[in-house]
Amino acid sequence: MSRPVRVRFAPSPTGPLHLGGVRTALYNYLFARKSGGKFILRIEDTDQTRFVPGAEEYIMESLRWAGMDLDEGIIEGGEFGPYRQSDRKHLYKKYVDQLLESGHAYYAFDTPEELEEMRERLKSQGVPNPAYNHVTRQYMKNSLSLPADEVQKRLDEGQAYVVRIKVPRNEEIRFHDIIRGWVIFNSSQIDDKVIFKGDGMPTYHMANIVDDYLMQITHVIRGEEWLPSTPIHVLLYKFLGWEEVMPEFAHLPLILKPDGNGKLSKRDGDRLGFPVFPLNWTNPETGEQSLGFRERGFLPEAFTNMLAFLGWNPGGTQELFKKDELIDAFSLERVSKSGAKFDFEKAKWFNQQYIKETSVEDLLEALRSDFAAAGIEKDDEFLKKYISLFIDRVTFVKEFTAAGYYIFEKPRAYDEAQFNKRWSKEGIPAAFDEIRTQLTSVTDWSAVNIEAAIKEVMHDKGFKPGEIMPVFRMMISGEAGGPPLFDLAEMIGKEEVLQRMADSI
RNA sequence: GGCCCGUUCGUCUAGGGGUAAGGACAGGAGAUUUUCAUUCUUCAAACAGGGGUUCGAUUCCCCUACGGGCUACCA
Repeated sequence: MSRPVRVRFAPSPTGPLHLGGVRTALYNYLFARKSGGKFILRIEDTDQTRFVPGAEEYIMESLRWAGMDLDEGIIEGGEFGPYRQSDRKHLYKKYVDQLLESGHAYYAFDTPEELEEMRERLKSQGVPNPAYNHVTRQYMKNSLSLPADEVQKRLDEGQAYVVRIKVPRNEEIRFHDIIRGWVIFNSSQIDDKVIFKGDGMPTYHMANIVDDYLMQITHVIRGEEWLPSTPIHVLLYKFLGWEEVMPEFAHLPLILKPDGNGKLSKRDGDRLGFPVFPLNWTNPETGEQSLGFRERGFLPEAFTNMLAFLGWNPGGTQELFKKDELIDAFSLERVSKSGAKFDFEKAKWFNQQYIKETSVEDLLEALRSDFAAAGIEKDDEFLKKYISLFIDRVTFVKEFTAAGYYIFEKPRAYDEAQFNKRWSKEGIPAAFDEIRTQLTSVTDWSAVNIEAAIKEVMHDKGFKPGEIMPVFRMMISGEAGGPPLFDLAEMIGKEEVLQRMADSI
């Protein structure tokens, strides 16, 4: 039985998307496009207490920026909507009731205090893992332990309740994971999870299964943190009679801290100085700002290429993959099982590679606002030449304007020590006097003519390039390194070059 | 603690019963360049440990160690 592929990215709008979340979305997207299926965004906001304003928009904007176009979603619509779980609230009760009627779920009236007390008591008795399960449920207040009329009375009185799944005792639950193979759990280790909360909302487990069923999802591609709750989901599919359309599972490895142990977190980014979110994010409560990959200067294609390779590899030695190539090469079977430590240096390398492959025209368009912000007003030809001079020297787009700032304004600093050391050499000041007069008489101010003028003096006076050029470079740019000198001089302009030479003596 | 998942150079990884264990990032050296960057050449760098199975294990199995995840009326 083969159904058309439908996958979903199902984040909770509790804050900005982190790297792992974006990668989960990316693998879903790649898989959908590769198999000609649909890529769906479903917002899982069943926990109303964790709602964060702006998070939903942030998620969608992130996907858009990274080039993951949606087939169905809260903006795009689709025939399986609505795509926000809070808007689907009315859909879930029916299935909860079905479970209740078939005896696979039950009402539980225990208060948080009673639950806490149970756990504490068990713990003090040496029970390693206190849980609401097939043994403890006998002693708690629920429709399995209470007489039927008592249960009815509580319900009629409108007493608060939750619905729990009745997990069978000592049953082997096995499921196939595309990445990990067969995974086996024993039901005795699983507790009677709440599937329907006191506030009338389903929990993740219930909503997720119902929606995946209703939306005809064929593959569940999600983070490894969901692996332990998958047996609950398998049980739910079985109890609801949906086994034959249960999706296939693929649990992705986690993205880890570059140093030390554990999952990559926002703290690591702050501490080590790199973004962990795709876009800038401002915490609406604290006003705290977080840097995004976009704002850090990453090209979306470089970002997705880098991210795709964090935990996946097509097998060859090629690492630079355009979006279409990524789609073509992608397969879940080649996703690795172990977590990957995030390496910002490698991420930078990817970006640099993509900058080098971007045309000067495209770069110019991307940089227009940067140039404007820096107060740089030059014609396109000039700007394109500038970009081509620095394209091999930057790793981020936003570094362009600062990289050669001295072309547009006077150098802000000189390396005096370096300069004086070279300047003090016998005959150098005299040579530069000559160079200045030569340069003054250059009428057609072009790189080749500047070069000819300087080289003439250099040869006449018997100096080597290494004695003249660095001095000239420092005079006009203030720096010891940079793009080809004569092109630089041409761009800075005759008058300004002569002025800077005079100033620096 | 319990359950589940994992473990190849510092990092991301390829490979797979017999290999010189390959590539990339980062690092070292060199070439090119006035310089920086780029580019090129080159060096160093790994199968967690112990048992099996086998003629032969890095590869298959088991154990240990280590790492990670989960263990809520959160997702």
